[in-house]
Parts: sequence; C-alpha cells; structure tokens
Amino acid sequence: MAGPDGAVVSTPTHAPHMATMNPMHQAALSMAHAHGLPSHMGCMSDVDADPRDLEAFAERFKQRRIKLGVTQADVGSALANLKIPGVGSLSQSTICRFESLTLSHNNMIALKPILQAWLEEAEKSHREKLTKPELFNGAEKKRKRTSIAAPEKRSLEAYFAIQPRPSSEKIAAIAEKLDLKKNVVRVWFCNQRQKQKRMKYSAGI
DNA sequence: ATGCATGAGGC
DNA sequence: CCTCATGCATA
Repeated sequence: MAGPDGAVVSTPTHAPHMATMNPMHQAALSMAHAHGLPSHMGCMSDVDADPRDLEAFAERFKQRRIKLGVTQADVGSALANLKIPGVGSLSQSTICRFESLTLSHNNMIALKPILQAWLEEAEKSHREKLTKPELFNGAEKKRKRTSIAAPEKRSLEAYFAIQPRPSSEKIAAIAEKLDLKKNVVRVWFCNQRQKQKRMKYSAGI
C-alpha cells in the first residue's frame, strides 16, 4: 500500500549519531502529569508532555505537511537545513512514526519542537515562494532483512506472552526449536518490548 | 507503514 | 545483554 506520501528516498548524507537527548530511567517514563494547567503561564517552551497535545500536534503536523506537498522523507532530510545544534536529518520512518504516534512518549516529546520548527520555516518559505536547494545523491547499499514466517512468529508471540524477557539460554532454546538464529530471536524480543512502549499501544496514557 | 537491525549508553 | 532512538529494506 504505497500511500500518497510513500516516497522512497535515499539519504546518503548521513551524520554519525547525533546527540543523546535525555538520559532517563525506565521507571520515570510512566510518569503522569495531572495538573490543572494554569491559564496564565509566562513563557513556557514546548516542554509539555501531554499525550493529548502530542496527538493533536502530530495530526496538525501531518495535515499541514501534506498541504505543503512535502513527503515524510523530504521533512526528514530538510531538518538538517534548520541548522539546529545537535539535530541532523531523520528518516522517512521516523517522521512516519511521529505522525502515527508509534514512538515512545519521550521520543515524541523530544521530536516535537524540532518538527514544529521545521513546519514554521516551511510555511514561511512557502508564503515567500522560496525554493529550497535539494540534495540528491546516489546510494549503493543492500542490507538484507530477515523474514520470520507466520508460524514462527506465532510461536514467538506465545513465548513472549508468558516471558517477555527470556534468559540467554531460553532464547537459545527457542531459537533452536524454531530454527532461527539466536540473535534474530534476541532482537525480536527486544523489538517486541519496544513496541509495548509505543505511545499508541501503551496503557499508561 | 512496518519488520528486523544497529549502535550508543548503561549496568 | 538491555533499553532507546533511529533507519534500511520491504510489504
């Protein structure tokens, strides 16, 4: 299903990983913030951690992005042009996940101000009919993606249901039963745990 | 849009 | 080895 903005663009200009945003403890993630939200605050930045605000922003963001005729991949590479310290480009995947709220709450909060800044610049430029220089390049990489068959996937899900964090030995045993590489199984469990923490599927919101 | 993967940082 | 942010490859 290639969506209207399902552009596949390569972003070769890749900076090594940038800044580490917020070192935080896992326990601090499920923090709530039930305050009355006073209506006369001085000038708070975008440090609000309200899921409803994030949801609203993500939706507005997507709509305005589309109005501008910009793809998710375009936004990702354009971020580098903002020249924000510690902020480079992002992938189509990340922009997509931001819009669909399939990132961790913390990740959403960290990305919001950056994407908001981009949106404001993009709309300003659009008004002025300015064209931004595009950056194209050729790429030549071919990483392969393992594909776990449905039966094996169902087994993994069953194991996950009773033990989300199996020991190394248990993982090895599961890997052998399903005839998969141990590392493939280990990573599958890691990714599964991460999925549970996505904003959209987390019950703690 | 999403599955499997990588790498930094942490314990 | 884990978590977390992030991305290539692909459905």
